[in-house]
Amino acid sequence: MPDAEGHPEPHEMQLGALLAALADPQRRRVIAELVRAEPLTERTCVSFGLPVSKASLTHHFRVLREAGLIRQVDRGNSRAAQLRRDEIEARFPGLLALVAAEDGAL
Amino acid sequence: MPDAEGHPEPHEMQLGALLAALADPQRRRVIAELVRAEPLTERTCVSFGLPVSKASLTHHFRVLREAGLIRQVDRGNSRAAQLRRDEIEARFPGLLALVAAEDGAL
DNA sequence: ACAAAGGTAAGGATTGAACCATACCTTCAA
DNA sequence: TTGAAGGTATGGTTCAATCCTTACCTTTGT
Repeated sequence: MPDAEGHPEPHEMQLGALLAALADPQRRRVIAELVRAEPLTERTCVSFGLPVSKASLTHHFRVLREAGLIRQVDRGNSRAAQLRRDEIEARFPGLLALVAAEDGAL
Repeated sequence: MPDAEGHPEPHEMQLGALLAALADPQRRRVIAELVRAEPLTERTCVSFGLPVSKASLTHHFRVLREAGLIRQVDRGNSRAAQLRRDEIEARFPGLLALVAAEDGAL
């Protein structure tokens, strides 16, 4: 079962949920940036500069979190988003590479 | 530009469209069967036995076709669906393997 | 104590996906 | 030519995603 924040265990990750999460260009852009960044990079939601309201930000990051793509950890003042790189790569090898390889024409 | 039947050229294939097409479990099932089949296998829409009406079948196969996953060729009496395996693999390596590797719990 | 920053929740509008039933077209076979 | 099979188009419904505005909570810094 997913934990209280909605993070699924690796074996609970569903390919359909991952693909649905990555079908959205803005969410894909977030993941692409994290894949290209340093392995343990932590970013806040707003730091990606998506052209949507705060409420929509929450929605998009929840989709990413519940699909298992990112982990959101409490940092007191804010919540840091971190790519679950190794867990995803172990379960769905090559998926992140596809997103990272997409040209910047998002 | 896509041809008259809506088949995109390989360089026109959009990762977002492919992911959106594969986010649906029934469409993913079609692709998974084609990936596991012989390389040049041709199947009709109805041969997959999806539990939907004929109208919905047309819809699903159009999504697959316009994303670039399958090629539908006129066979007079019917239209044969064929996986565009090599073209997809060249442009998005590993994508088909992810779908094929999904366990049969669709 | 207070305001600002980061984030969430609730309410509501809009859009598109998915679905079905029905009707129609084309081709093959009887 | 008549019927069946495979597909498509049309019309209409239902449901979920996306988006916004507004309001609220928590933590940090003053």
